[in-house]
Amino acid sequence: MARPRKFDEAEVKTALRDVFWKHGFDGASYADIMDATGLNKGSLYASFGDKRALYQHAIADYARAQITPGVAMLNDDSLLPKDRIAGLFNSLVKGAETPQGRWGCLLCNAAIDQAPFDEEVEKSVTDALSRLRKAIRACVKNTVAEDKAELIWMAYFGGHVMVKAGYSKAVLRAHGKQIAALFEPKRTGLQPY
Amino acid sequence: MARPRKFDEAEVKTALRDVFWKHGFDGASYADIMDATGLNKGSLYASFGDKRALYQHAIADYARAQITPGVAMLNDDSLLPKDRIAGLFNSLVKGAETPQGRWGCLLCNAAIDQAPFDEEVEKSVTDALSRLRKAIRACVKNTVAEDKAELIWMAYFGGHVMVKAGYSKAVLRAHGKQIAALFEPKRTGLQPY
DNA sequence: AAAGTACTTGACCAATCATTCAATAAACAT
DNA sequence: ATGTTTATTGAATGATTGGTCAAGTACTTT
Repeated sequence: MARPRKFDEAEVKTALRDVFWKHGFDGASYADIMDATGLNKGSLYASFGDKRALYQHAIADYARAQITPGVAMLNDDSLLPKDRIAGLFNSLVKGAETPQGRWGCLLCNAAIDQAPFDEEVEKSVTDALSRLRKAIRACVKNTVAEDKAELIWMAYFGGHVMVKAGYSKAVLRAHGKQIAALFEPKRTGLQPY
Repeated sequence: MARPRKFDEAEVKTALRDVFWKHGFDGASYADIMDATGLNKGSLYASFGDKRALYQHAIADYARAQITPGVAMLNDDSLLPKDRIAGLFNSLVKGAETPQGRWGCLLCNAAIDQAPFDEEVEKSVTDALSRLRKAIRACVKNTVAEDKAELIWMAYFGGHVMVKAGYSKAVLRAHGKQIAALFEPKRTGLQPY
């Protein structure tokens, strides 16, 4: 044995997640990363690898902390499907009120500015997004909204775009209400098509 | 009068739009910009201002070339509302087949990597997004989908995220079908909620 | 033709970027 | 204690960043 690490690995990964979540890959400099993690460049390289590797750790931590709980909620059959879906969108609105308010969704952010240029990022992102997609499909299965799973999925990530664009919580809430209405009986007296 | 400009302003703006569309703000270096426009740094600064100003020109050109036609189609009352909405999503799938396939939507991209840090970008982006939102609301008004306008709007931009994430056209087409189904009579025999 | 004006060019700048590495420090095994 | 191993540090690296500017060029007006 030899000298042990001075830092807590989980804490550092969380710090990495936050700094990339907030600033994006290009936007996060080593100055930011060192500040956020409390680690020196050399330690970061020795422990985790180069900047792209740090980014992958950030994505993994985001999936662990944000996507996995979301999937669990969508699978929680002690709740009505419509309430699980509503919970997903409530978490979006709630997130907009936290200090991370304008950070959006790290997976969306990564999809947009890194996935087209980095196959490994693309894989990590689509894997995590697809887990949520699958959970939504399973959740709405056999409900009146079962043919709208894709729509709900897309709208969820569209909502994250709107958060980053700066739309108010009021707009997001209106959005959530329309999602909830997918489970309600159809209104009559209006023309189809 | 004095020496006239050697370049065509519209062409340069289109080139600016494309280079920022493809690479993002941080991702586009002056080397890329000079290459795309054929202009020298000095000329760019003299004619348009600094990099942020170039980016604003790019956003404006994108809105002119992509959003305005989309809004016009949504307002075209020679088509059924459902077909106008379908057209919007078809353009998304079609876009994924062009050379700009993985470029996504410049407004989404700007929303995610610049809007939170630049008020002027935020304003340009929300203005353009809101024009589309308003057009969608007007389009579905008095149809059976009128209470789903927000949803359609969010899903449209969510779709652009999926394009960037690398999802196939097949997934996007499934998405478009579910949008179209919003205008169909509701299926029976499934449980609400 | 001469003068004036605006555009274009490419060298130049300081700052910042991600990355490397030799030196130092700290822990365990003997 | 001593030696071995690993973690940490901070200075140095070369490349690249966005931005500036004086010099040269091309056009119009007189």
